[in-house]
Amino acid sequence: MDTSGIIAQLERHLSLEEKEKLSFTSALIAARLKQGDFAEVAGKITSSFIYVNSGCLMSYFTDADGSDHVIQFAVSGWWTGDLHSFTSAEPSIYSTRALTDSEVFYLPKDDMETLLEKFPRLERYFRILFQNSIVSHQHRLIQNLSVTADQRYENFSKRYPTLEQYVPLKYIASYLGITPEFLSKIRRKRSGN
Amino acid sequence: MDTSGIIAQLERHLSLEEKEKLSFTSALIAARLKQGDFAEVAGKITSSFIYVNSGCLMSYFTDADGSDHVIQFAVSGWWTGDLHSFTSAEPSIYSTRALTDSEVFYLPKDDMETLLEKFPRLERYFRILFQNSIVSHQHRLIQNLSVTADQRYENFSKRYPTLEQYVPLKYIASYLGITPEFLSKIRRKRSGN
DNA sequence: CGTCTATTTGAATGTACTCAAAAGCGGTGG
DNA sequence: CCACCGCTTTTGAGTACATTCAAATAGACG
Repeated sequence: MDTSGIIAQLERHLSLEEKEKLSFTSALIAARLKQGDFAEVAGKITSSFIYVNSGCLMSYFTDADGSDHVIQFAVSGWWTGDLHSFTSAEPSIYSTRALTDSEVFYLPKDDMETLLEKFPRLERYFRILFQNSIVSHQHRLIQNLSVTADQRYENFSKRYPTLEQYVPLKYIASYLGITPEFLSKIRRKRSGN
Repeated sequence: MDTSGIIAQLERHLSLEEKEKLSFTSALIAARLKQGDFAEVAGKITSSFIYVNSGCLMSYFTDADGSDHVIQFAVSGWWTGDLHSFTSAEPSIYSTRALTDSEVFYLPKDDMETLLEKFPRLERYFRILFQNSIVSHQHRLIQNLSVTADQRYENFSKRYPTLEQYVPLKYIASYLGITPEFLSKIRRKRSGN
């Protein structure tokens, strides 16, 4: 599978020598997922960080009542996976599955650690990646704390206009922290006026 | 001001040479804050990342209606500051102020970048710091999405038992995403039964 | 002691949820 | 090509969790 995308991604924040590129790409495990396939399953320990090369995945967790809650949509160029399980080696509380046919690269934890020890400069890439991720998480937190579901949906539509085309509404509702029924009512108001 | 705490913090994830320690600590700007003092003010560009050496700060943002929303409490050993403003050099939407008399170190952005270029191994510390921070953010997100205010308060009390001793309840309410009035009612139920 | 802010209380209200059912939509097989 | 199946989305009525507003009480600080 083509690794040029992920290397280009790395080089947005870092210039790499051939040796580093080679070490990096040779650690990756390519996989093709069909719509609905699991990239990782809740209950198991997350042993890899996951890069989305094409397509779209979502991570969600299932609460005590059996309701799913979408943590993240990950499209082409994004990383995903349960960092808590990855870090602590405790069983994951998230599942990650493909919303469309997708290509992903798994970066196994052991290989990632070896890479980072061998090429400390690679730390920079993940530092920046995580730094940006915190900004996104805080943005979402603020949205949930300070605006109504109505506005959150509007903001979501503007921010990720393409997602709505292939993500079922019930998952968008979950991401926004509301029920599918209520999202439906919001949409009715919005279009029907 | 004593830099042994922050160095010990760094060395939990990384072994440092004297030269690195010295460069790091000499970039820090120490400050003592009194209760209520601002460490950073919304509207200005965040030019430093902030380490809490002692005491407790909180970051919050003020929405269009004038309501405050607590993003984070930062106690001794934590970093805080608006990473979005820090990264993008856009005006901050957060203010950060001292909840108790506190000692902080400012790490100016320029110095941080110079440090990271000079000593790429330092990237590792911030990579791990941010990685853990994402886990916390996701945990909080999940809490907000899946449990009632009642349970969120109980979980918060267990997780941060000391904070309640000196953080006004209205800020805890804000952090939990509820009104002070409602938190009061939760507390009445809990104690009075 | 007085002032200022934080917390508590209560009543009325609103936003979003639950439950149940109907309608829409896409795929599959006869 | 139509009929059927499973899943998603929509609708509506009743309900619950949490908010708003107003006022009383409690605490902290000079």
